[in-house]
Amino acid sequence: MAPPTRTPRGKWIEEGLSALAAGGSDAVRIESLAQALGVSKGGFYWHFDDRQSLLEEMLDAWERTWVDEVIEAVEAEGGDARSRLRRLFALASASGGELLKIELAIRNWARREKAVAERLRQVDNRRMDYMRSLFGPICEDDDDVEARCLLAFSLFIGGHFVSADHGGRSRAEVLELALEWLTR
Amino acid sequence: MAPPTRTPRGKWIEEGLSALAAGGSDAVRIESLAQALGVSKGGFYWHFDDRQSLLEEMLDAWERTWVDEVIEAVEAEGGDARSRLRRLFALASASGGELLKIELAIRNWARREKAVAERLRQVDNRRMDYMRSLFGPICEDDDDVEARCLLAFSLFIGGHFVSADHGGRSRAEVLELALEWLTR
DNA sequence: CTCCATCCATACGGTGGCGTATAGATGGAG
DNA sequence: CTCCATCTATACGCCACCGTATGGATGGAG
Repeated sequence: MAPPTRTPRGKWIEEGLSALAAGGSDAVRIESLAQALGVSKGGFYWHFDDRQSLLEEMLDAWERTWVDEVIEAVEAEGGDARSRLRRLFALASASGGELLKIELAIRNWARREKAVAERLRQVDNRRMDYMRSLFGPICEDDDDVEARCLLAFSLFIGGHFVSADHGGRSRAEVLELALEWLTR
Repeated sequence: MAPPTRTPRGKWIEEGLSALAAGGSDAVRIESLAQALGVSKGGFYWHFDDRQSLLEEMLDAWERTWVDEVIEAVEAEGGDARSRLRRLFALASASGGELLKIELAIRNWARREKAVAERLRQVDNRRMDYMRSLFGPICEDDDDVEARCLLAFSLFIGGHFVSADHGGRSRAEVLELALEWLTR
């Protein structure tokens, strides 16, 4: 059973996420995915009902392999709040930035599609909860926790949408400074 | 001279920015702009060479009426750094969020188009300079200034890409808390 | 070898968008 | 009133993409 499929469901989803990363949700055209896979679109419609189905499954895949895995990876190594945060930042930017690009594309996508927005909200809430657990021990009160969590989250996300220079410093250096300041 | 034009250049640019705000750069389709203006696309190609020209002029318009005007408006009322920052945040979110949406769409656009990225970089640098002048007096050293500027900028931008809840608090309240904390 | 599930190629009709061409409409200058 | 600059409508050819239909390939099960 399960004979060796040529380009199975997963391949289309993978390629779709890649296109999403490169050009946003508007760029996942099923005919160009087919071309990228060296295949005609014939097989696509055997796996999926339509383009919409693919988009939804892409979100499923992202949600499954992203939030949990990253948090687990961060927790696995232990350390104090600051080093975990640093690890969280580093890990999220890994994989040659591919995962990060997907993330940013989804965030932008969510501004237009309600269903995407709802999914993102759930994911963000889980991440925020995790961050609260990191900031909790080093903050004075709940207001403090909430403010710093939002700042950290915004720094991580917004940093990639802000393209200013920093004099002699590199962006990474300033990010480190900001993180230092946040966890003081 | 300058006879009363029916739907002049500016109208197309305006409508273009509106489409940009609503659906991103991919959504500024010149035929739908024409429909929104109650006109056929015939006149468009009298004003502009092609779609690319419109996009460029949209960026021109945005740059002209945005950065300078906001900074001037913030400066006009005076006050200390914190109140100026608060005013900066408030003003940028005004106009029913239209200007903000344009801003976010352009930021996303810049991730794909090099020319847009370069323009945005110049704009962001000017804004950062302005922020440095606000944070300078209340910070200890240059590292401090740079970290807080990036945090503030990221908070402003990133906050709109982060869709988490904050328990009993509203986003505006947490934003206020974060701003308070940044200007301490 | 045969058969069937799985996957692929090709062709098709439809839609929407781009840019061009061409022929108006409209209103102020003279 | 006439003329010209300024705009507009319409029609066209082209291309990219969607989703469908139909007839293969291909390879393991029997």
